[in-house]
Amino acid sequence: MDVNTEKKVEHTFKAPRGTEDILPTKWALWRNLEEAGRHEFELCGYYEIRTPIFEDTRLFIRSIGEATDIVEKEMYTFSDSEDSSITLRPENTAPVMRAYLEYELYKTKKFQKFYYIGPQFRKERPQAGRLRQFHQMGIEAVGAAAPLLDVETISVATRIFDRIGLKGYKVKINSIGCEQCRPVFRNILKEKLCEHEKALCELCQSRLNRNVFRILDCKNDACKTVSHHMPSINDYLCEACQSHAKSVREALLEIGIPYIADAHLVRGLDYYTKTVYEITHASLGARDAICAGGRYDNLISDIGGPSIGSVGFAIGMEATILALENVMARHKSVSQEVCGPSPSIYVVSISEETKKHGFCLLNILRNANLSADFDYEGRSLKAQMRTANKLGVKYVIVLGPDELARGDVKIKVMETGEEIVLKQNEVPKWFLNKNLSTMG
RNA sequence: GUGAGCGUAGCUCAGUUGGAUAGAGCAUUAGACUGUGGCUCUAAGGGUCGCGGGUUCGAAUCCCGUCGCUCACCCCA
Repeated sequence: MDVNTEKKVEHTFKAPRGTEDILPTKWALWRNLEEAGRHEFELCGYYEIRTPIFEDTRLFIRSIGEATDIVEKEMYTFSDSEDSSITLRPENTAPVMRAYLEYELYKTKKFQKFYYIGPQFRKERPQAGRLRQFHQMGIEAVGAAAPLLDVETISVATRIFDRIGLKGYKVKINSIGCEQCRPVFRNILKEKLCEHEKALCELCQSRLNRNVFRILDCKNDACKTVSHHMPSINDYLCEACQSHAKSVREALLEIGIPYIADAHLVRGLDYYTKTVYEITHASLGARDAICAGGRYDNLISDIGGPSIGSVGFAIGMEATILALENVMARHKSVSQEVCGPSPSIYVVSISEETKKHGFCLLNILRNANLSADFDYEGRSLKAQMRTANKLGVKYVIVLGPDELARGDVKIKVMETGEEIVLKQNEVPKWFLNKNLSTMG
């Protein structure tokens, strides 16, 4: 029983910085989210795809952009003893596209819808809901340019949040134009901002040359004042982008998804075009996004494929679960200890001799697809009853020397305290008539 | 990567201007007429006070370093 070892081990291990163990007490939340995701993805015609955890480093450099922070300092990159450099995937869009191209899926069917669920890696300073190994589930609708498809992806995300009962999320949407109109706007914006250069914070002054659009998103009050007087991207969208944006917004209203048009919403990655969106939850503080996505009409051609439009999103699972926990804590409706399903039956036996028979009975129950568990610690009857109670089982089977001698068992119905005596060979049948679910 | 705050039992936290065997609640385990759970009562186990160094007669408390966590920034698939 003594859990402590006599020998002190001088070094104990911890999960690496920025990683997290998901303990059994938390799994119900994760499973819930995953199942909600799968349900909605498949309901909407998306098919699961699993790509490798690591990829050729060049894939991410090409797709994400060489000059981005992600590529410059946040990737887990190493060489695998040959001349090749590999990288733990920092996102899942490029890998899905790579697979789409590698198997030339566009040749059999140009338009395809994929979903994925899995870990992603990014070496950065850990923060709440932001880890070095984190999990995303997302979709990629590849091969169509219709604005309605953008709307479908948004609706898939909100369906998932609705299904898990997450209240209070906000959909923010913007259009960042295409290769035609974005550069025009960028130049004008840059010109206008340069006029107010001295009013901007130090960081934004450097942004003038690196990433002008980010200035619109700066939290500094002075910068906010300046950007308030700046023109909006919406005034500079080309005709195609304008009508695309209009269609998206109309369709969102049509199907009843409220959104906030946020002209300051920008994207860090080069491959985004036209629609960008973000779903946020206010309970999360500064880093409040639980889902981010948009259209990327240039990505496939960027990585060597045909020119095919696509749209997709990724949901941050840690962030979503945090938001869900915050909401639950506020409503105090769910206990903090969230556990998975318990078995339905607990087999209690009293002596060494009856333990052997109890163990056989346990296996008979399991063979009949009844969920059941058993005491391996040799604890007292009372202790076993306590455990059964804590597990929340519906029934306890008591098999003591008396029962053994008579060839029967006692079944206790935990809810009522009622006890029933049965012949041992009648036990599985009795339970099967109870129509117990296989788990809990 | 930058800045700030925090680090005491499994968990949530007390710990007075540095002072004696470091506490509580919850959880765990065991008992309360010997084969029965929940409620109640009683008791027990569990901490080199994150780690290392320094100041001091004396450090959980002060100083330095280190690791980790948290929050914000950078950035964000």
